Amino acid sequence: MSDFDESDPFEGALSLSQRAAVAMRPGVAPYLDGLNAAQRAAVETLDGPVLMLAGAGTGKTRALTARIAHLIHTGRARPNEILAVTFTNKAAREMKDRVGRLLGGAIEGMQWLGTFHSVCVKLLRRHAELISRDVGGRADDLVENGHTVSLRPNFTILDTDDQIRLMKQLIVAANMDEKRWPARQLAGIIDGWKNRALTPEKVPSSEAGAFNHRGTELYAAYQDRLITLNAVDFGDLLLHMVTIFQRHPDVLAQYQRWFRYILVDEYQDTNIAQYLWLRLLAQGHHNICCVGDDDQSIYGWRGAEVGNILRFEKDFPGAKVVRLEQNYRSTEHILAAASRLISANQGRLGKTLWTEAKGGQKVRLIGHWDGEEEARWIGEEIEALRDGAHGLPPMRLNDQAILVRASHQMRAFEDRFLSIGLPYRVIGGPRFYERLEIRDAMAYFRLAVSPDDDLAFERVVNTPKRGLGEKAQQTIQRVAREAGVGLVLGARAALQQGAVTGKGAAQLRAFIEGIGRWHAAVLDGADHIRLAETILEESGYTEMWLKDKTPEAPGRLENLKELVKALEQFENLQGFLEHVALIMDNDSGEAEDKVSIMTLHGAKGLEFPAVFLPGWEDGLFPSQRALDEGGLKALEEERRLAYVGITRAEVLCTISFAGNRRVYGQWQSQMPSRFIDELPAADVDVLTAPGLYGGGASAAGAAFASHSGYGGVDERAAHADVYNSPGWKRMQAARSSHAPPAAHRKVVTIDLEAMPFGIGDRVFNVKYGYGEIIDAEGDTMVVEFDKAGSKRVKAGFLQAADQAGDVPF
DNA sequence: CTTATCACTGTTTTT
DNA sequence: CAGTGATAAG
Repeated sequence: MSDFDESDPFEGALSLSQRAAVAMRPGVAPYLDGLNAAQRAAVETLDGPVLMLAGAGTGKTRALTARIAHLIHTGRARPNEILAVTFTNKAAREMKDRVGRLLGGAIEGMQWLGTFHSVCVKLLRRHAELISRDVGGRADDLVENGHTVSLRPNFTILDTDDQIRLMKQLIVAANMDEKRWPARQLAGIIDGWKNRALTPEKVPSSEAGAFNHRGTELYAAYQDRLITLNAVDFGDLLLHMVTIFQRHPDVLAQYQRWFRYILVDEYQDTNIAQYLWLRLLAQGHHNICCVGDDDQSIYGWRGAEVGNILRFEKDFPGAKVVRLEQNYRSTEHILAAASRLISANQGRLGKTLWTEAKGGQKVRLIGHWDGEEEARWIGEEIEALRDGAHGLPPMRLNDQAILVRASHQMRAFEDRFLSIGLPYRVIGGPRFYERLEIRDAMAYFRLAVSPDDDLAFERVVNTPKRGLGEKAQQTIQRVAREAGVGLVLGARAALQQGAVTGKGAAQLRAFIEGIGRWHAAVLDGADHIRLAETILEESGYTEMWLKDKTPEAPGRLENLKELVKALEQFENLQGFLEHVALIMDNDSGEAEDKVSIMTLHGAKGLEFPAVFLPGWEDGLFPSQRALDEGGLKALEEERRLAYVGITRAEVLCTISFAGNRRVYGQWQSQMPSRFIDELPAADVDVLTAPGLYGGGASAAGAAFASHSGYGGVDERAAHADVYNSPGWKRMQAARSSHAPPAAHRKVVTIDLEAMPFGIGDRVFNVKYGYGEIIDAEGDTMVVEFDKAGSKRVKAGFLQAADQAGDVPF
């Protein structure tokens, strides 16, 4: 405990009188200026539990930061006695900046303002030893057979890749078929348990059937393995801290005393582990202020519990509930549309947002023939808005965003914008640190910092190719295991024993020597930038990409350069690795003027003057998969997602859908999203020509007959009564019939599934034309097409040849 | 052991 | 359709 710096929570807690003495000058508190009554209440109610229900755009960050400023200003707490947690690094950064601005200076002391994960890492590094492998009560021994039995403070944080690889190994070791029981699935299950703060022994027996009845067993094995490797995964950061707090009341008590005030952002997104963690910490004083909006809870799929926010008053009796309902972001119609939509959800805490910004543009709704046309139209709109259209002042591209449900939707826009030269930026796309070459390079750095990082070793032993295939790697693993040492030492031993031979041997030796050299350099405190370059050079990694002639190679080299450049901001490699493990968001600078393309999830907390919401089609949004898995609950979450989307818009919100879309390469006709029905007609301008509805030749053909010519916004008045059009009504009627909604979309499929095909039948397929069935496996037919040759096709996509005339295409 | 070809599978959403 | 993983050939 000697390395404690001034930020150390145990160090120099001030007495109350001292606290008062450091309080800033009394008198005016500038951070209170301009707050409305509700915000003020949220800021000034310092003691006891507070729940701030903050609707979209109601100035919650403002209130939250003012509250922190107030705590500090009044001397209630020093900056580092305040625990403030957010979900994203971006939110944490913004909060830090704003508090700094409010208090007119740096707030270096706010050590405990960060994401759940980053705060937990800090805590866990201090108490790592309290997490040990279950070795029959001998947890006091830190080393067993050369392997650590407890976590050490310098543990590494695994990325998803490592996690999956590790689990795969365990699955194979358990003699399970890794194809039937994919590691991804196991990872999902384990993640779910961790989100619920369940250690292996706590997993309820009702879930013993998980993963072929081996779930808990594999979970336990995985946890053991992680500790052996001195590693944790993301879920562990919280899980371990909850475990420590539960098992070591003395440790918990220290933090309960230290963190005098707790603030939580986006409380509706907390999972059970986070909830327990918070509750444990707040147990003593109950000075906890949670900010959230149940209507914006969109992370249920990854374990978030809306229940946490709904239950707050029960958890913390006497809680003061403050509602922020005045919206400062959007105009009247946008707000009205969002409010109406979300009112379809049950079990809300309920808020009534209002705004002083009357008038403005209605929410616009437009249908398109297909996804490409949608992208084309939106591209043109964006350009029009840039030049000033619809009576709105010109908007920069930075002021406009396209928010999609699923990231694959982004592609159509990228393609289109690329071809018309419209600058765009994809937010939350493939993240920098998740790229192959970056991860490889990082694995090398990890080895340099800690040569016993076996996962890093595995990742790059044979990258670039060193002639060390599966067999050689297995030998190394075996030798290492037998000797009870890590892979680097195992490899060395294997070489000495002559267990690895051939040309791989020499290269392996060079590789190991390299690791030794690099590690020595790290220990010597060598210049880390130079070292990083040396490593990439000596390992042959750079050369590997130089020799690679695939089109992406130059980009990868570019990324590597960028990586090395990023090192400049850090003292050493360790610090860098630590940073990277937790920074999952990439902030592409806002310097250039570009349209943003991102998912709805990624858009939470952001706002744009103009927002486009494409792809509002049943099955896509709401997502069929979510519905299948989560039923009504999931539908409501999808609806909240829609709510989040609309409320991102300040002055112009445009919703669109396409009648046809390519899914897995197959064309599919789409029904407009049921959420479209839920929008209030009075606040919506329908730009779609009425003829588009019901234009199809059959029920399935609710496929919307196309008209690409109508495209002008000026025509909108003429179509304003589309809600009364026969087509719209027919659509509504179809929707409210008793059949499950999905049935509409899949009429063709369902009809045909009922129709048995036999070998030798003549069939028709939209894409391949006519053919004859020559074989069948379940619902997959092998068809010899007249023109396209032999293909495997799902029966749902086939029709009997004599009925092909009825195909609604 | 590496490389090429082929089949299969999957698509939410992320710290 | 595209990216991945398995299998066969060099």
